[in-house]
Amino acid sequence: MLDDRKLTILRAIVTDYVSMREPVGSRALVERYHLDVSPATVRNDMAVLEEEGYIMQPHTSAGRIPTDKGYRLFVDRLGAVKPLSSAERRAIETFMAGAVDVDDVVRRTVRLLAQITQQVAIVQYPVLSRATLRHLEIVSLTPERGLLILVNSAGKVDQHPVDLGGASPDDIADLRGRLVAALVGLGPSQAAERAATLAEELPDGLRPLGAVVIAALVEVASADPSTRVVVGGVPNLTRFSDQYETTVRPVLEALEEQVVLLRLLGEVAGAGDVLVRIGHENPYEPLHATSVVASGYGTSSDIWANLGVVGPTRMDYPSTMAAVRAVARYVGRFLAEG
Amino acid sequence: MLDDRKLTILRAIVTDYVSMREPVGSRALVERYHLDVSPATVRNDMAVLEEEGYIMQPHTSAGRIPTDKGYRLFVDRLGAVKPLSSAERRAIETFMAGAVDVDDVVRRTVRLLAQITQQVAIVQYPVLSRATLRHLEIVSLTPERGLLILVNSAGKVDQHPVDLGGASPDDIADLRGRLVAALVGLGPSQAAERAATLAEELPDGLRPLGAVVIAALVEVASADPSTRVVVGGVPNLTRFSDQYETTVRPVLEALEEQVVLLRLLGEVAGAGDVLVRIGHENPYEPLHATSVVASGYGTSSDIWANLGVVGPTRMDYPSTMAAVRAVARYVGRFLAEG
DNA sequence: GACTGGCACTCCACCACCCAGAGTGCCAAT
DNA sequence: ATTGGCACTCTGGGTGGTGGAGTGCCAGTC
Repeated sequence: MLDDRKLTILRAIVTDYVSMREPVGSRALVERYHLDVSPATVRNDMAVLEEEGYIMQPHTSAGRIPTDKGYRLFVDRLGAVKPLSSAERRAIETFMAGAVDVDDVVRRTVRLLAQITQQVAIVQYPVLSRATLRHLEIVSLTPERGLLILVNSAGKVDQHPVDLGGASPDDIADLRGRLVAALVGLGPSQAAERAATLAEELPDGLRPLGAVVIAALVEVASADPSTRVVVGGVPNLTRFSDQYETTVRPVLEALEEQVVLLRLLGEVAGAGDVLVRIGHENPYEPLHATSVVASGYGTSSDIWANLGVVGPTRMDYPSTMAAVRAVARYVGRFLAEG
Repeated sequence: MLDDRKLTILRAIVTDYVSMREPVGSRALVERYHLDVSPATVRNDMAVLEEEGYIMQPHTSAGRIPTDKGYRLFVDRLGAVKPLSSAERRAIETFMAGAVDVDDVVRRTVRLLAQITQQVAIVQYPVLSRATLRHLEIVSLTPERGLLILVNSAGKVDQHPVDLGGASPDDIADLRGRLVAALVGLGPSQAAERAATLAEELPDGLRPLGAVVIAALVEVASADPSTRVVVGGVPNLTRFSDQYETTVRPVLEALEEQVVLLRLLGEVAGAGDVLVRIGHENPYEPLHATSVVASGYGTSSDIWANLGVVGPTRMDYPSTMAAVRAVARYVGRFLAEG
């Protein structure tokens, strides 16, 4: 159905349209891409490509632009992977060097990704599924108000306010001791489970306090950190001010909705696999004129989350995909080394 | 120089231009604002106002629009304070109810402010200057890597990674004991000071470890939390897509620069005082077509930071100022109650 | 049968032009 | 001081014409 030349033509159309930002006609095509055929031949092929739904004309006497289906074919079969420039490699190194904690890593990653791709970047907080509880503390601020503090083996510190109800320091210390003995070394879900049973084993005197603290603990332990998402590079949207209604506005709106962002990144297969969602393939309707390039990051299933970028469907897929993949790999390794 | 009628006319021009978004002419003015004079009279007055630099014409034969100087006079002397609607009052209550910690308060505040004003909102993290150190912990994750954790009386938890260098648990506990004894109850600056002297009093065996931990401690204690800033309501920029180059793009760019944001909010006089910076009054040149409405928030000098909104100079100052003030007060009280 | 040159056709982008309408400034009259 | 009248200016929208880019189709060639 689609012979080599037609594919070459489609590739040229995508490439040209992405860089020139204008519908591309048959003459320009043969000139700029050294096709050794006449414009008429190209026109015939374009007619077929259009019939098959890979390209379209904005209006009768204009050149062609790729459809979502055209981009899809390009991404799947035609895009040569563009290796990162050495400047980009260096950027990755410099950006990440000296990150102190997970927050910092995420912040730097999002800036990095935005800078390299010149798009809007989105990074999900990593899930530390293999991390275990390392330390547990109950700090009283006033006789009434206290703070439950949990530290896991990956160095993540969680906190949750608790109502101490005027409990005595001894009781608090007692409860803490029991919790530490029972829970340290457990993963989040086991810890939550074990804590629940522990609540019933407490002596009567500790019951009310225990209930409050354990409720807080369960809440913290079962909160999924990957529901947190950080965004950067929003000013890059400026480059698409010609597509205000179709790109800028919808992206801005999507960015304030954590849920939408998570759905956009979601369902990434595995680390190294870059997922591309083009136009209508997006699960979120207002973004049907934009594409998402995302990837999982992490190491050996220990740390896991997604990151990616959003931009107009008319984007440089090979470069963007290469950048997303490179950053995902680097961050994964970086987190693994601690 | 400017009699009552001229001021009334200026007020009418500002009001009308803000709501209609179009230059306003003499006829429309007398009709819509029941001025009991003829358009010709209004024209004469407008000529004076223009001469004085309060209004201008985009071109001959267009109506007048206010200049920055005109808005300034309006804000200083003409704007009647618009009380919040009951819906807005309720919004404030509902939004803030159930905030669990400082992070949460800040997040909710920024959303609230963005929602009420329909502008881009900026909230600085509160400085807890009177807060004292309540708890200090050194948690070891691996023999090499550890975490210094500080909790202050306001319930803020700080963390900083430390290089344990394989120190023994006993040494760590010993060091911790000394630090707790010396520092708990002190404010951040005192704690940093005291810790520095303590470093020199340590027995030789604890010296290396002590140096590392105290360095981390000083860094955390002297970090100014108010340098952190949270932004919300970015999609509201969508309402000004007609002023893409002058408003949308510069604001987007400013939003990614923490430093710029801090300068924008900076120099607020005191709680309750709402600061308005109009157009060229802004210290950041690209935002010379936008205005900033900001206020300090906090209580009795204990908690202190700024919040505000950014929007086009053509904004509803009375409402915006009322909203910013109300939110600042409410959040201040809310934080005070804990 | 695949490719090509030629040709008629279509449609957009651009320009010039005109005109109504809104708004002004000025002036003489009240 | 205020006003009605008037001549003037400028914008914005609508109209019509034109050049050019690009197409589809067809008959001819290799």
